[in-house]
Amino acid sequence: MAADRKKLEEATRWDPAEVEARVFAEWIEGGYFHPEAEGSPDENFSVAIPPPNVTGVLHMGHALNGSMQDALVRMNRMRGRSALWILGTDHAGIATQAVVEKELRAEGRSRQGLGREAFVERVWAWKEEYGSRIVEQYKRLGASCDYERERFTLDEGYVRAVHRVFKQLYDKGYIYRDNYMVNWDPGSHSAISDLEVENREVEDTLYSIDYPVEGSDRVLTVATVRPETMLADTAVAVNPGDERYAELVGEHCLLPLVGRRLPIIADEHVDPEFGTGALKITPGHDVNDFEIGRKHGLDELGVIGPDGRMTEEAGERFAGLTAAEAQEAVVAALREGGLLRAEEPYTHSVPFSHRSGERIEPLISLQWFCRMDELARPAIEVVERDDVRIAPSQWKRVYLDWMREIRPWCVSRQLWWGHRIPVWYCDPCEETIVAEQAPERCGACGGELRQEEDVLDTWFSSAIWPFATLGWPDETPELRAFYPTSFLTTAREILFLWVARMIMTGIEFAGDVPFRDVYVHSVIQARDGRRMSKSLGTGIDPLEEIDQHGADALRFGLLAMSSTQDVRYSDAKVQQGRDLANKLWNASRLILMNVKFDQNQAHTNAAQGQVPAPVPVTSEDKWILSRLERTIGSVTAKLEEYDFAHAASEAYSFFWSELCDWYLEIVKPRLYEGEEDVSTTLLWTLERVLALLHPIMPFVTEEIWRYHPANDGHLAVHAFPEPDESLIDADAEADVQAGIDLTRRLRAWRDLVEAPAATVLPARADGDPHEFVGRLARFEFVEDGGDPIAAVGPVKVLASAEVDGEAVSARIEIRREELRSEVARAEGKLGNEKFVARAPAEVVAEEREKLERYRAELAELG
RNA sequence: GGGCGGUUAGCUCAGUUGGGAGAGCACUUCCCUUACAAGGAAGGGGUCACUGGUUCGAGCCCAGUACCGCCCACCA
Repeated sequence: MAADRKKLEEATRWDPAEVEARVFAEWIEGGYFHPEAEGSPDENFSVAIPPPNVTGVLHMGHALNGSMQDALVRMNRMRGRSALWILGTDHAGIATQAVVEKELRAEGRSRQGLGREAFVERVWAWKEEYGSRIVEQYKRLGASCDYERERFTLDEGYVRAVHRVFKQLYDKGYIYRDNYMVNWDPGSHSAISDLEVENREVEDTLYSIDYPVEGSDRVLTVATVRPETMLADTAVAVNPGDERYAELVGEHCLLPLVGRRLPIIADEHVDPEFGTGALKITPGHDVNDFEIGRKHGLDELGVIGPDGRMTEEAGERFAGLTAAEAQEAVVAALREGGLLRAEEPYTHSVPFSHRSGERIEPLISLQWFCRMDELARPAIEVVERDDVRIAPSQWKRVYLDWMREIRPWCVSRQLWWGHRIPVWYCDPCEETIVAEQAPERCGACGGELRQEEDVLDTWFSSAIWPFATLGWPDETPELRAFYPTSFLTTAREILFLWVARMIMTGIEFAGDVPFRDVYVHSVIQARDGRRMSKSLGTGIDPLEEIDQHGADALRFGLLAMSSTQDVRYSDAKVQQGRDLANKLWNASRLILMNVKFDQNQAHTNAAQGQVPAPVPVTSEDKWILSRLERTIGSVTAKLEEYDFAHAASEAYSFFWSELCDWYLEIVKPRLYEGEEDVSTTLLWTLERVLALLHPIMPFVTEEIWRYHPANDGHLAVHAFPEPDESLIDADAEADVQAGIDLTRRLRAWRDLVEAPAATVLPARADGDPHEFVGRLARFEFVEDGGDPIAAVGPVKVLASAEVDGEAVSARIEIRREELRSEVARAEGKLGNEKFVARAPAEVVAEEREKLERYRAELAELG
C-alpha cells in the first residue's frame, strides 16, 4: 500500500469524509471481520449484536452500544484471537407489519384485502428493499461485524431453530394453549406480553354507582373508572371482614341497566378502606376481577370485542359503540335512572401498549403461553453463582428479583408477519399436532390439517439469537468455535425482554449460558435531559454527527460520555473526539515527515511488524516510554472492565498532554537534526499509540498507519500493545516531571510579571535543569550576570530591561501572602494534638514536610 | 405502593480504601513560534442539594429532608 506522501505533507486537517469509506472497504476486502470457525470459545472472542429491527434506523443507542462492542471486538482481534461479531436484524413483527400496512393504506388498500399470503410476500419485498439499511449504517460507524455471516430472524435456518425450540418446549409441557386474560392491544389487534405494556398516569373519572340489593331497600355503591364494563359484571365483592356487609354476603344485587342477578361474594382482595368497600366484579375485562372470578367460579362475560367496540353481548343499546362512547352512554343512562351517586376526578396508572401506544384492553382470549418457572430456575442459579456476571452490580439484583417472580409468557400474536406457530389442528378428530415441519395429514384420522393462524412473539425468536445465529440446531463449526459468546452489552430496557430470555434458552437448548458477561450501559439522553425519541423530536441522528465530525469523533465522544448513570448527549465530547483525530493526524505528520529512518531496516527488524525497540538516550526518552507503557496497561485494564469513559480519557490525556504538549516539544531540535535514536523512539511510540487507540478510533489510526515506515499490513489486524514492564522507569518519570513543573512555574511567573512573550529572560539556576526548561519557558541560563530579582524554585531570575521591577515586587508580595496562609494552615493542623496523635504517620510527616518547604521559600523571599 | 440511581465549576460529567476539589466545553489575557488556530501558553471560576451524626479530618461513611430521573407493581 503505497502511501501518498503529498497528502501527509499538505493536509493540515484531518478529513474523515475522504477516508472512511475507502478504509472500510479495505478492511472488508482483507476479510478481517470474517474469521474461520476454528478453535474453542475460550481461545476465540465472539459477540452477538443485539439485532436491530429491520425497520430501524441507526439511533444513538445503537451507536453507543456498537462503539462499545467494536472497541472490545477490535482489541481482541488485534490480540490475535479469532474474533467474530455476529450481525443481523430482527423481523420485528408488529413494527414491520405496521410499516407495510401503512404503505398499503396510502395505496388505498388493506392487509385484509390482500390476504395473508400476498401480504407476507409484500412484507418480504419490503424487507428486501429496505431491510439492509441499518446494516449499512453500522458500516458507517466502522463496526467490524462479520457482514458475510449476516442473519435474519426469519431466514430459513432460523425458522428451523424456532420450530425446534417451540416443539421441545411443548413436549416438555411448558408451552400450552389457554383461554386466559391477556393484554389486548387494540392498536395492533393482537395480544401482547406483560413486558410490552407500559403504565402511564392518567386522569380519569371515578364513578360511584348504586347497585340495588335484591329484596331490600339497600343499595351497594360500587366505584369504577370504567362504567361501560359493568355490562359484563358477574358479581359484587366485599371484604370478608367488613361488618357493614357481612349479612349481605350470599345475597344478590341487581345489575342496573341489565337486570342480571349478581351474587354478593366475600374476597380478601377487596380493600374495605377504598370507596364504599364494595367492588364490582368484571372477570371478562379486568385483570384482578378475572382472578377473583376464577377463584369463585364466576361467569366470564365479554362485552368488548378485539376491535375495541362493544359486542352484541353488551345489548343492542350499546353494541357497536367504541368503549369510550359506551362509557358516555352508560353514564348517561345511569344518571337518568338516578343511580349515579358521584363522579370525581381520579388519577391512576393505566396500561398502554408499548407497540401501538393505545390503551390496553384486558380481554379473555385463547392464546399460547409458555410457563417460565422451570426455565428460570437454572437461569437464576447461573447469575447467583456469577457464571453470568451482570455489571454494574445493581442490575444483578434487579434481574434476580424479576426472575424469581416470573410469570407465564403469552407468546402468540394475532399478526401475519412472523414465525407462524408450528401447530396444526385436525377439525374432524380435534387432534392438535405440534411439529417442526408441516405434517401432510392428520396422523389419527388422515384428515385435512389447518395451521394455527397466530405467529410467535418476536422476542421468542430473539431469545435464541446467540446460538441460532451460529447454526443451531445443527452442530456447526461456528457453534463449536464461538458459543458461548464472550460478552453482551445492552441497554437496561431489554434486560428482561431479551437478556433474561437468552440466558434461559441458552441453558435449555445450547447447553451453556449464552455469554459470561453482561454489561448494562447508560442511556444517552437528549441535550435537554429528555429521552431521545423520534416522536418527541428529541433524537439526535448519529449519521449526521458522523457526516459532520467523522465516525471516530462520534465513537470517542460516545465512549467518553458513557457512564454508569444516564447522561445527556454532549456535543463537546464529540468535538473532543474530532479534535483528537485532528491532533493525531498532525502529530503523526510531525513525526513521519521528520524522522530519519531506514525503510529497509523497518522490515528486516520488524518482528510482528513492530519498529525496532527504542534506544532511549535521554531522561525524557525514558520518561515518555515509561508513561506510554503505564498508559497502555491502564487503558487496556479500563477497556477490559467496560470502563470506556476512563479508557478514552486516559488515552486522550496521555497522547495530548504528555506526548504532544511535552515530549514532542522537547525533542523537536533532535528530530529536526535527524537524530536516529529519537526517530526510533518516536516511531515506536507512535506505533503503540495508534494500536492502542485503534479500537476506539479505527479510521484515523488506520489511515495514519499507512504512512508509518513499519507498516506491514492493516492496523486492524496489527498486534495490540502489551505493556512492557521493562520500560517503566520511576526515576525518569520523577526527574522529567520536576523539569515540567519548573517550566510551568517559570512560564506562570513570566505571565504574572507581564514579560513580553517572545523575549528570552536571563536567569541563573542552582543545579542543572533540563535543557528543555530554558527553551520552553524562554529563559537563558547564565553563569554570572546581573542581580537576582526573584526566585522561582531553584531558578534565580536576573534583572533585565524586559521585566518591570514593580511588577516583580507585586508578584513577590502575592507569593508571600500565599505562603503565609499555607504556613498558617499547616501550623494549625500540626498544632492539633489529636491530629498528630491519631492520623497515620505518613500523613503527619507529609504535612511537616510541606510546612518546612513553605517556611524555607518564605525565608528566601525575605 | 415498592425498588434503584442522581444532586460537585456557567454547561456536560469524573472523583480509587475518608487526608488540601478534577476533566472537556465555555470564559479572561497573551501568542498566526515551519505538526496542528479544530492550535500553544497562562489564568479566573465550586458553602460538593439541605440538616444532623461518626471522625483528628467527610464530596466520600451513617441517619433524615427536599427536588429530579428510571424500573417494577392487579387496589376498583
